[in-house]
Amino acid sequence: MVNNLELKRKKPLVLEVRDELERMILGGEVPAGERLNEQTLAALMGVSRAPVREAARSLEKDGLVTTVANKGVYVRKLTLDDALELYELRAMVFGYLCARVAATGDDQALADLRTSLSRMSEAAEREDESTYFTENLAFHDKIAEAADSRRVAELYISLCKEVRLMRLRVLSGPLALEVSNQEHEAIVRAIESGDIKAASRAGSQHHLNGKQRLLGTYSRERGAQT
Amino acid sequence: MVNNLELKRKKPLVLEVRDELERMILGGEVPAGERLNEQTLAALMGVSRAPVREAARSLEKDGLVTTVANKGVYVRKLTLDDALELYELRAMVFGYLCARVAATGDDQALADLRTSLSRMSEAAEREDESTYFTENLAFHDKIAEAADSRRVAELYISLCKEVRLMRLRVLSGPLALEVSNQEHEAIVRAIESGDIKAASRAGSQHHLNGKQRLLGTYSRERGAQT
DNA sequence: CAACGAAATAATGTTGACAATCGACATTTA
DNA sequence: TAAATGTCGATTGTCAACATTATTTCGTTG
Repeated sequence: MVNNLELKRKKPLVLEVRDELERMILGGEVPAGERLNEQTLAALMGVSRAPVREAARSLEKDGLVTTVANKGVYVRKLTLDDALELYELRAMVFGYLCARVAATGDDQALADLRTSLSRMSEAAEREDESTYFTENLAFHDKIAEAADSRRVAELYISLCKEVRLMRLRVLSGPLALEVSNQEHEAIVRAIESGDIKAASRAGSQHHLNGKQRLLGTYSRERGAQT
Repeated sequence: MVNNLELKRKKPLVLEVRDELERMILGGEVPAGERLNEQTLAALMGVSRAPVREAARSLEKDGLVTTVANKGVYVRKLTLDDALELYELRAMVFGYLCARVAATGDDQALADLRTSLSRMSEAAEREDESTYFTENLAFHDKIAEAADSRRVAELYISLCKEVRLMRLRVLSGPLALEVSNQEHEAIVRAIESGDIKAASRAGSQHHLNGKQRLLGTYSRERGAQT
């Protein structure tokens, strides 16, 4: 299927290509470790190699691919250790962001977070994992934005994408959604109360719990195999 | 066989350009906010625009420049708030790295850190700020490397470069060097003792103190102006 | 005289062509 | 046979030319 994206290009061409590649990678269309062939992709998208090159460099900025000189760019392959480190780093950064939101105390942002919470709660009740997944991303993005710290927010969003390279559904099953959203609730409560330390802790703990869930998934898989 | 032939110096062209641009920016040859003209730089270095473009994108990855679509790349200009946030983020990340080094307990790495310490101590006594500056960078790089966490180490080194955009010499005066190195000593001691929590605290505190020194510099400048 | 707008200018964005490089396979040689 | 070397194909790296976009200039108009 040739995706010709020259229908209407309001956005810069590089961004179109970038988003398409990101979608392909995070969506699992191209497996981890696979090399991204410049001219193949360029032909596939109906553009020249330069935008593809630049898009690949942009993806490298987010840690989704790694570039090897004179060989090409490869979809990053995460080891379990890599993933665990990412979870810890992300937990720290998210804690920082939550603390900042608690410190600023933007009412509008808090209201938005509340609506996100209720949407996720609905999705959890309906056991609608897909919607929950989307709303979950939006919730975290909102906190990153409300923290009013562009640099750190970018880092956090980047880390979240990076983690998704593992392509693991740690959020599966109705119980997991419920537990996850209770943690979100705790985060928002801490932020509302203006307790900076508590917000930091709640934010960190949320992703650290995710790390434990990841470990649980792995040990279960190992147990099933052996 | 150790092949010290000059042929090995043939680095990829884009890296040459990248390093040169980085040197110009961190060295202050091009002021913050200045636009980097692609063809001017290309002509200056005797290459075409493509490597310059790619080098600029690489610098964006480290936060040294910002790219505006259809306008160009600009040397990043840090506000005081930006810098303070960077200091906090860097403190967190460095704390994490120190904790990891303490957890792994690599003897060789510890020995290297000790030699770094003594070199800095000598430089401090001689009030040789230039040497201290260089050794200080090396010390922090060694910790980043010893933490055996490539992704986080890259982030940390990137953050250090980013901070240097401010072009502030917070490490000036013999007293500052002495104090700074005492903090280094505390970090190494915590790592040696294998106390993870203490190592994390010592590492974080080191950069948080740097943040306070930065604030002191600014208030002093303000006081002098008014 | 101010304000608007269109042409001129200069920069980035994009393209296709060419050169340099790497890995694989074939060939030679001890 | 096995190691070393030479050749070939494929891919990335680099280049100069062209297209598009933003800015500046300058003339026209109310």
